[in-house]
Amino acid sequence: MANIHQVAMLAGVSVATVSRVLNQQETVTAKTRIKVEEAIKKLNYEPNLLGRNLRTSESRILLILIPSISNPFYTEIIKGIETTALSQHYNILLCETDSNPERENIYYDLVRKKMADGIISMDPAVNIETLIKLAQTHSIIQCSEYAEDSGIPYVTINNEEAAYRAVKHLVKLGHERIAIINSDEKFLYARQRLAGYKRALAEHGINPRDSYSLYTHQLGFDYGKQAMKKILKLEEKPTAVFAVSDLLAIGALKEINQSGLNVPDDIAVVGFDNIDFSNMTNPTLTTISQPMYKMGSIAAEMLIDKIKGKTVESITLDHELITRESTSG
Amino acid sequence: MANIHQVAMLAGVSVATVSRVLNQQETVTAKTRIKVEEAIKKLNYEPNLLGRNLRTSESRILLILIPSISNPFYTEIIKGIETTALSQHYNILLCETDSNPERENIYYDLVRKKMADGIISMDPAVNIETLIKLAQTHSIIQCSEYAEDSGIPYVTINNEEAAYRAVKHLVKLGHERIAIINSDEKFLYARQRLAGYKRALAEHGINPRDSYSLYTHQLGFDYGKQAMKKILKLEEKPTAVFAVSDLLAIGALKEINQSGLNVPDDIAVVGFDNIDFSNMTNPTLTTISQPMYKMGSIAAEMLIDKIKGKTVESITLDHELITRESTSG
DNA sequence: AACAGTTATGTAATCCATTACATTAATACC
DNA sequence: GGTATTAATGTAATGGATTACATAACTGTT
Repeated sequence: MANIHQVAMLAGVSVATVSRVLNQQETVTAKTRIKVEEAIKKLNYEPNLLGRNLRTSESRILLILIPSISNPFYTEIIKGIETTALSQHYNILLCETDSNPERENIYYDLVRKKMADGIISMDPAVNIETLIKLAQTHSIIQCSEYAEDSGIPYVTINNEEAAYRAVKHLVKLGHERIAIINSDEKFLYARQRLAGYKRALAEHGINPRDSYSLYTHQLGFDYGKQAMKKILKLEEKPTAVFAVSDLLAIGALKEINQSGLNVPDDIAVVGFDNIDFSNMTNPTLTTISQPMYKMGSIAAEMLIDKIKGKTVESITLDHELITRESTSG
Repeated sequence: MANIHQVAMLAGVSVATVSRVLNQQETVTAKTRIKVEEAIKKLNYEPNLLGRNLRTSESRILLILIPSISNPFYTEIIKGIETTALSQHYNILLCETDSNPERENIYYDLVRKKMADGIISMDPAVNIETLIKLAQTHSIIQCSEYAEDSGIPYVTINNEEAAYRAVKHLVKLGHERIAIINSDEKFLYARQRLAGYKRALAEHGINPRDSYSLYTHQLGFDYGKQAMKKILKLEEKPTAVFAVSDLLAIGALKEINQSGLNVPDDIAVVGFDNIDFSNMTNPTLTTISQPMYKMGSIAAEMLIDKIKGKTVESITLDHELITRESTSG
């Protein structure tokens, strides 16, 4: 495999000139450029990025930390990240952390060791102290889940308000016994969405009952199903359920269906995220739409700006309530 | 940020010795090693991978080409790839090609330019000539979709046999009017699955009807829905549908449900892949289970072996018929 | 103590491209 | 034509590690 020296030799110029041609600098004569380009073609030369990146101290690789690639919520964000990254000549290295600190550390090392230029973290279970420390020396953005006052810029939505709207929608439909399937309260979004849920209830003089607050370990389908199973065992069942993720909601939906009850007639269901599948279920799912693609795209832009040394501000994006069959008759 | 020279200086040794400590070579005295390790700690030194990789001519990055990250079939494979890659100190760079040759080329350049050590391609729409040419100089494995006699090693399942079993299952249940929702016949897997479908019919003396063969552009939900819409307009509707992907099947399911018909009583449905969602639908989906995680894991192993210069053989993995509600009453 | 044989450490080349600075060539102007 | 500018090209240092080969420091033996 040819290197820049051989190209220079064949073209009868110096390596500097070849490099200039490679980097589209304007100070090269047309005829010199042509000579060089011919040599490049003849030798089938491809510049070695390891050499270039070593010299310029960049890798043009962005690290994406997600807890699980199985959740379509994240894959949609990734699409946004990738498209934006690509347009600025960055590539994305995918890291499914499984919320496992060891795995996370392997990936942190990549940025410490200059193999990645920055990180977009979407893992709610991330060890935030480690992340904050790393952020002092490297470029990091949080996406979706974030830590307040950590100094790490983030892009997210207003979770409290979104949950408020979702639950308010149920209240308006006449529901008073509304359960929530939440995830672990150690996560900020879980606390925020719970707050929104409670605010909507309070506003209409409904007292939240403890038995209507369910917590799951993860956001998956099975967890939603299990939670719903518990709910269905209650003496006085709720007439509506708000789940903090579509996967949970779809699990709940399935459990309700299997128990012979009907959605939305017996129990209405609202989800959160608006993943593609929320429109494929039977019945389709009412949910809060997060601008996932945009979130990813903005996160990528923020990160690239940060890498370039600009100061970046955190952003809160709009959400939207999508009304579908699971709440309307 | 410190480099190996500064560490050597502080420890009072040469860079070679530091490098030896870094790479766990046994020829270093205990006391020298300790001196070096202390210097490393004191300076907070992290070896620069760009430097190392330039020297050793490797990047320890594997490229994963998938058509769409939205299809859970691929994300499950990716899990297998990532876990195996990680265990061998490789990282994965994710490339959603959207079956767009331009995008694909951007990523090919990464391996041409030494920023990636090899490629696992899962894109059925890949330009196979380009891939074959690239495979002459670089390590490439195909996963799931492949090209016969291309010389590129692959890991896949027996598509013909799998489709045969799926359709045979329907025949055994008494169905005679069985439609197939296939994807474009330019894909090998589409031709193979069609062949399996036809073989199962032929074996029971059923003549395939043209009106029962539908083709879609992509494997998504909407495409399945559209195809099913056409099927439902037929004079003589089929009593069963075999879709070559779960997403298509779920789309079909939705369309049948919406039309007021019942699955499986009016029309039975069989999918292909066994993605997680196939068990979340209502009714749950009978499908062919592909060993996605294992496929990914093996593909990664094959690729790493190939990178190391070993010769690798193509592998065909087992599949399984998963019977669920969409075919049984 | 002297020498051979090991073992540990050091020196310097190498991987490949970028770029500050030096030099040469080309153009402008009197 | 000769000098002053400007534009094009070249030289060589640089980024940070690895490693073949050279050398120094031991260990063991007589």
